[in-house]
Amino acid sequence: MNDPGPQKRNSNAADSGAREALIHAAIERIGHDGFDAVSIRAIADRAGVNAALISYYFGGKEGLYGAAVQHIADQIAARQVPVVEAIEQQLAAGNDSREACFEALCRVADGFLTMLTSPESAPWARIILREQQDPTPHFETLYEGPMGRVMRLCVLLHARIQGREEPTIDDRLGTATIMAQVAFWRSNHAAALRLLGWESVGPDEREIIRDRLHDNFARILGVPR
Amino acid sequence: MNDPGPQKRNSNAADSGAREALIHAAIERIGHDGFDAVSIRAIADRAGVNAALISYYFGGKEGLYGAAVQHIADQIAARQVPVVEAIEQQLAAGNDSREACFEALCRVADGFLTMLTSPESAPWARIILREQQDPTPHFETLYEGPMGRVMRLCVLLHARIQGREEPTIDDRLGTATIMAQVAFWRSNHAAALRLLGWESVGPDEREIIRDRLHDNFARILGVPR
DNA sequence: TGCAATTAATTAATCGAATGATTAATTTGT
DNA sequence: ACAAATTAATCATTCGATTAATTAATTGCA
Repeated sequence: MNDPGPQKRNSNAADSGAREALIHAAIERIGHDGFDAVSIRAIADRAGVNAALISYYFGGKEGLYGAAVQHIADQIAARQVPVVEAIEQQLAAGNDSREACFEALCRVADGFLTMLTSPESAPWARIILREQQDPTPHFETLYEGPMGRVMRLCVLLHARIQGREEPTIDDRLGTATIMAQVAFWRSNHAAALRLLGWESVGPDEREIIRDRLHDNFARILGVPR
Repeated sequence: MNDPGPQKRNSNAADSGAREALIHAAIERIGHDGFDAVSIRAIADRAGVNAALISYYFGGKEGLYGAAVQHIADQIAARQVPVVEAIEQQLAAGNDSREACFEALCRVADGFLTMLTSPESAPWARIILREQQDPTPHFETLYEGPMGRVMRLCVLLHARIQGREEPTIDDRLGTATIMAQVAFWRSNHAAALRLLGWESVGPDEREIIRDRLHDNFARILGVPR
């Protein structure tokens, strides 16, 4: 937890050292097979380094997983925080009409849908959803980080759309049913593909989903289109 | 796959032999920790039998998992098939008005929500959702069994509600967004609890969710309430 | 019915392989 | 030269599976 680790010889951040390689390899392999199903040797092989470096840098397999989760949280934050802050400023500027809030909510949902279905971030999504279904102590890293902030913003937008100043339990419930329709395409991926008769969810399918979700959201929230 | 296994000495079905105990223990432990995270010794201890019986009865850990999945599929079928057949007969009898089909769709969704959130079937749900996110060959057992049948019925009901005779891609998409709002409470369990500020999803919370889902479904499908 | 013979069910002991972790030695960069 | 980074070798454990031995139930036959 508070292990500073060995001092970096090369403090160049853009450097692709063994540490970064291990984190990326861990995200890929753990995201694909799960924490318990992957050995540290498999991760080290993917990273192209010796397995002993996992203990050297992270104190063990657990520590590497924690660092991987932290890296995911940082990446999500780097992408979502600008969107979140833009919407927060928009609200602070008084631009909080039903239409504006609905459009903002759709923007957030689109970002999540893209993340959950794009191949590049698929390993992140797998790890996040595993943590949500069976939380480890690292769940806090994700939820108290970017996820929670995005969720709170969605609840706030939901309240504004419903004409409320302060969110109620109904707003949290509505937000859940909205985000549920986004998360479904990852958490129930195999069943979703079967149901739609798709091979995979590519850009074309993502657009079809997005259109339908926006339509659903408008109907649920009673926003005229 | 085609292993008949040793002949049962006691063919009494209600008997609680080692075989049944192992299947139940496997569902509990694998549902809780995942296939790779659980050892055959842990499963055998829970079942109160020797670990060697797993190979004796099922040919190994894989075989035990397959039997567990099959047992889950059977249990689901035993509960859902009556509901499905009742609705199919209702449709065959010409009772296929918008209101009747909507009510039937809600009934199916209620059954799924109860299964996904009730403690007794929680291990089933965990295994099912793991299979959907990371399918093994046993996914077929679940989807080509009761799950697929329920899903096809939901798509058909969706089509009827929309006034169509034959389901379109739009009906399948709509069914997905509807079932998504049910599955969410299990697949994103931890995040859902955080979002709602709940400790767990008990009967009271389930009723709150159900009311909201019915409301959403009616709005999405354009059914007056 | 009695009672060995036979088969099924269950167990303890053990196997080789793989696991996560550690150690000591070696390479690399400053 | 020194310290950080990296490696090969090895550690004790645990894994899934197998084996041989033991117990329990069923059958065949008198």
